[in-house]
Parts: sequence; structure tokens; C-alpha cells
Amino acid sequence: MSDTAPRPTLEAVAARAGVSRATASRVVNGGDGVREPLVARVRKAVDELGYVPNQAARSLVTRRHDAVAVVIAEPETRVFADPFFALQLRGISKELTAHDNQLVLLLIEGRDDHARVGRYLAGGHVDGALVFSLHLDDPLPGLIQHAGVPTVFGGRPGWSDGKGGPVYVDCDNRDGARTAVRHLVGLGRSRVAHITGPLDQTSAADRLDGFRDVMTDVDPRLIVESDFTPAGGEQAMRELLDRRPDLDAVFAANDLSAAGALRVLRERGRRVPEDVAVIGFDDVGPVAEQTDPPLTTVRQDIEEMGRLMARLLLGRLDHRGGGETAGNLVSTENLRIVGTGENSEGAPSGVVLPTTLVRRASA
Amino acid sequence: MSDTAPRPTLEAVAARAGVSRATASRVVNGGDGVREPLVARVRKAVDELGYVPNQAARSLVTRRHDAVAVVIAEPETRVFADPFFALQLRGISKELTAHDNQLVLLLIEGRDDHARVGRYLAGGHVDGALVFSLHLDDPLPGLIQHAGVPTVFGGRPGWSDGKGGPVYVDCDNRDGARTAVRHLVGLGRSRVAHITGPLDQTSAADRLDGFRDVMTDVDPRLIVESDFTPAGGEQAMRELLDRRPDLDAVFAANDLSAAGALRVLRERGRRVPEDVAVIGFDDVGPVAEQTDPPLTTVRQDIEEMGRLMARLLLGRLDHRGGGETAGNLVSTENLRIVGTGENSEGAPSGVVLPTTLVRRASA
DNA sequence: GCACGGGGAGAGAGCGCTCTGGCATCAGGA
DNA sequence: TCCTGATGCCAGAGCGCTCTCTCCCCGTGC
Repeated sequence: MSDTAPRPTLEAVAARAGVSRATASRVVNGGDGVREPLVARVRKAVDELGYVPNQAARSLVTRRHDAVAVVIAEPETRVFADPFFALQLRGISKELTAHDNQLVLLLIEGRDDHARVGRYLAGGHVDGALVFSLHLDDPLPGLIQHAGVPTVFGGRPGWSDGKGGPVYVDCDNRDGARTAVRHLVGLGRSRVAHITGPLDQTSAADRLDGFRDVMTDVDPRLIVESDFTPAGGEQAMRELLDRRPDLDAVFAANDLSAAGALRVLRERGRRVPEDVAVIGFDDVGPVAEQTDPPLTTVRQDIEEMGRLMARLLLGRLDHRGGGETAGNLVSTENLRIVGTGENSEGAPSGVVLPTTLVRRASA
Repeated sequence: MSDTAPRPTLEAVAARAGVSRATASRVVNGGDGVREPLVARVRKAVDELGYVPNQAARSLVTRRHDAVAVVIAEPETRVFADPFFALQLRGISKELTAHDNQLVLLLIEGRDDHARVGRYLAGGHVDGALVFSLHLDDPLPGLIQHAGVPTVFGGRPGWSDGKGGPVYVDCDNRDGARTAVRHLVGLGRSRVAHITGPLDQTSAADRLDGFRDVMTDVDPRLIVESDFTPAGGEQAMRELLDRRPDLDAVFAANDLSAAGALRVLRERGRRVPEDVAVIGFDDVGPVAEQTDPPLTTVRQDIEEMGRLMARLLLGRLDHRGGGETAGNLVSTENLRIVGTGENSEGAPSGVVLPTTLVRRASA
């Protein structure tokens, strides 16, 4: 059982088909420049022997791996409480498998993991990397740049690489926040509070900016920095109610913290949305639909963002295949392309997807 | 940027250290049989050049990949709504990285994906596989067995491979269910209902068995088959209330469906736990803690199960390293080992972890 | 009819590594 | 002193594949 029959080699296929190894290789890799009868013979031999190319041998010479690393930095345990990453992973996986690429998952839990991941990427095991949830002080971008691995970031990074900017995919956080807050204002609410995410992440900072765009001259006591978790949302909500018992709306920076806020509101006897209207951000199904009342929230197409990241990365890897640009990589309808053409391949440095407000019962 | 300096080879390291490639290789791989001064010189050269072994070249000759596939079969969209898999992934990732193994994630979404995964596993890209959430009719086990890849299953598979049984890790579903139901009975409830999971999965079937162990002669109308989702839980709860409006307790086969049931109960004006006591299963934090009221549930250490799966698999891969058995692979305290010694390596065919009841407010 | 060109196939070199012999070198016993 | 047996290192083969280079064969043009 542990010793299965040795796998057939290309040599064996060639012998069976009565051709040279080179011809067999050509057929296996697409069959250009080989005449039909030989192609058929080789194909037949491949099927009969159950030949599968040895990826290690192939990589050794081509220096390609057809594998992409997905790096998720997870300083806290947050990642896995939030379906957000799971959805992105799904989008990524779909796109990668559609292009015969493998997904190597690298989870960063502790400080030394950064070094490990850096070493892995530098080791040239993968052709590229998709990197998530960076904080501003994260050492990872430096390691990646040093490793020289083509990378696409999930969420706008808060720094520049001096070459036209890192390539990333994000949703329009600021505009989404504006839409949410405008909706609250349109409901006649004037004392709108904001529970932020960790402000060292651009998504949280951008949402705060959007909030401020609409709520100019807001009472600073109506803004509490939190951490995207339900528990953090609870705590922030308590603080807000203590500071400004008269608040009549809350915009939480994500659904998870909105769920925490809802619980505290109920606990304190505030009716939602009658007394306090609540809006979240993300629209991650299991959370937003299951709260009481169901959460009005800003929707971003998370899975699509994952898919887009993968597509963008694969496009960059294909530069040998000749100049793909954003235009044919991604359907440009409905999305904004930022900083086009600065970097060497003429690819966009950022792709920003629109958001939509999903009305449920909480606002 | 796309063309970085060529990575240093072992040859370069050897040259710099003034030794042969073979000696350099020995040092890189542990350094046995090389005298100290040479070891130091090689190490120094490695550091100075920033040498990282080329995994492809290494795999080509060793036939090892130091990579493990994690296969998640996800016929519905369920996987990603449920933090369950995320937690297992985390445990697996920790254990794998601790042993310098990579995690290749294979998601199965549609029917043809089975073939793709089967081909990948047969292609010898990974040393082993961890496989999840199999349904009884799943073609995957057959493909895996055919591919001859060492595999550990998450959750007891519902079939046998005729060699002492497939190796798996599971929690004691049946006993957990018994504990839950006994707790409800101990609370004075006599009309206990059960919302099952999909009964083609052993976890759901085992929990039902445990329910029946305690509720002998139960009214069949008190049992509704569901699907582990919140929406399914809602529907099941409605059906139960219609059939038996007098029910006074519900044991849901997982937390997600319990959350759905709670919502319906509230909607129908039943107080929890006063009118109806509710218990879930899994104790996945974000769900169980965030329901209203917080959910009493059966806890299984999901992350530890993941870790155990990885450890078990790595142990099986290490048979060349000389007969590891369950005893030193896993701490045997608190866990049950099933069907020991039937298969060739004397490894356990199943490892079953205990569950504990976590009391919160719902029962 | 002969030179020439182009396309299709094969031979062979290597990708970077591990690992098996085999050859020194040195210690210890006769 | 010579032989034996470790011990430590090197030389070289080869893992399975791709890809260039070369050769051959056939069709074409003058």
C-alpha cells in the first residue's frame, strides 16, 4: 500500500507510442507542431498508461510551479470568526483551479511566522502570492518585495513600493460608508455614531473617512475605535451609549461589530430601528441575515474580489504570454481602476469594486 | 523586477565553502557525518549567499514533497458559512507548519471537481491528504484509494476500505448527543425534539443515534431531518412546532441550525429556555455565543481535531522514519482509539475525541 | 533535375539536487 | 611495521522533464 507501482514516465509513453521523448512532451504540452497521427498515438499511450507529468521535474526546468500562495496574516484569532476570508478563499480557489493553479495556504499566527512565510516565498516554491489583511506595521510587504514574488494584495495597502504602487483589489470602502451614513441621515437621524475597525487597516480608516465625509463636524464622542469583532462591537456600543445616550443611529464598520452592537442595544432596552438605526458593512450572509433584527448593511462582492485578485495575479504571471492588461483581465464594467500604467506591465495598481446598500430591518 | 537575480545553487554554496556538493548537501540536510569545521563553513556560505534549496530538484530525487492536500468537499455553500472548517484548517495549518509541511487547499464545488482532485492526488504532488465532509455517496474515497495517497479523514467515514478501516479523527458524536439530551431530561423536559443534520453524514447519523439512546420510544414527529444550516434549522423548527406545539426542548444537531431554531421560537413567542430549552452541537464561538439567548451546546475541540489529523497523517508518512504508533503520535489521555492495529502500520484506524457540555443560557 | 527552404521529428544537454559507491586518511591491533 | 576497519569526503550518476539544436524529408522554384 505504501509502495504503489512506479508512475509511468514520459519515456514510457514515448516508447509505447513509438516516438521520441521530445515528441511525447510536445503532445502533452499542447501538441503544436506535431502531426495528427502521432498526436493521436501519444494521447492513446498517455491514457493507457495513466500518465501524469511529474510536476517536480517539470518545475525544475521551467521554473514555474503553477501554484500560488495565499497568505493570511491573522494577528488575532479574527480571521476565522469572520466568514469574510472564507468567501475570498472560495473566489480565489475557483479562479485558480480554472487555470490549473494550486492554492498553497499560508497562515500567519505569530511573529516568527512572518519569517517562515518570507523564507517560503523567497524559496521560489510558488509563482506568486495573494496577501491579506495587512496592518500598517506589517513586516510582510518588505519580505515579499525582497523575495521578488509577484503579489496582489487584498485590500488597499497603506504604503507605496515606489514603482507605481502595489497591485491590489478592494471595495470602495469610503463610498460605501458614505452611502450608509447618508441613508441614516435620510431616515431623519442626526446623532449618528460610528464604531470603527482597527484604524491601522486601510479598510477601517477609509470607512471612517467616508463617515466623516457625510457627518462633518461630528461630535468626536460619537466615534469609537474598535476591532471588527462582536465583542469589540459590544464594548464600543456600551461606551457610545454612556457617552451619548441620545444617539439615534450607529454605523458599524463591519457586520460582526454591528451584531455586537445590536446585542447591547437590546440589552439596554433600545429598539432597533425605532430608537436606534444600525447599519453594518460587508454583508456576510450568516452574520447579517441572522441578527435580530436582520442587519441593513453595505454589500461588497467578496467572492468576486477574491476571483479578481487571482485573475490579476495570473495575468501578471503571464507576462511571458504577452502583455495582458486590466482591460482583458477583468470586466471593467462597474469597477474602478486606480493608478493605471505606472508599473512596468501597465497593469492597474488598484482595482476598486463598488458597494451597494442592502436594506434589511435594522435601518 | 520580474527577473530577479538567479538563486544560488548548492553548487555555489559548496564552492564558497570549499567543499563538494555532497558535503554541502549533508550539512543542509542535518549535517550528520560531517566534522564541525566544515559544517560551520558551509553554514556560513549558506547564510552569506541566502541559499534556499530548490524544492523541485529535491522532490525530483527524494520523491517527497513536504506538502499535504486538504480536500474540502462542499456540495452546497455550507462550508464557508460554518466556522467549523476554518477552525480545523487552523489546527491543521499549525501542525503542518510545525513540521515544515505545506498546506495545499483543494476545494470541491461541483461534480467535475472530483475528477480534478482525483487527478491531482494521483499526480503525486503531495505526500498525503486530509479529507473532509464526505457524504455517503461521495466518489472521492474511491479515487483516493485508487491514487494510493495516504489519507486521514475528518469525521468517521461511512464505509470501510477492507484493510482495517480508513484512518479518521472524529469527536464522540453519539456520546455528546446523549449528554445533551440527558441534560434536557434532567431539566425536567420530556417532550424533547431533535433537528438532525443531513443523515448521509455519519456525524448527523451518530448524533441521532445518541438522541435515540436516551429518548427511547420517542414520537417520530419530534424528529426532523435538516441540513446543518440556519435556514434549515428555521424550517425544521417550524415543522416541529406545527406537529407538536407542546414540545418543551430541542436538541439541534449543530449550532447553526440551533440558531435558526432560536429565531423561530422567538418569532412564535416561545421563551427560551423557560418554554423551550435548546441545545446545539459544536460550540463554534461566533455562533453559539452570539445567539439570543447564548446557546448551551456540546463542545468539541475542533482545532485540536485538525491538529490531530495532521499529526496522524505525518506519522503515517514517516513510516520510513520507523514505526510511529498512535501512542507517541497523539497524547492518548482523554481520547479513544478505535480499531487499533488492524492496518499495516499498526496505527489506529480511528481516533475519537470526547465532548463536553457547555452551559449557557438556552438550556 | 537540382538546389533550396521549411516543417516535423529525434538526440542530447542540462535544470539542482540526493545518494551510492569508492578513495583517502587516521586509529588501533598484531 | 603492516594490515584492518572506521570515518569523512568527493566524484558521478541519475531523478523526469523541457528545449535547443540538428537532421531529415518533402515540396517548391528555376
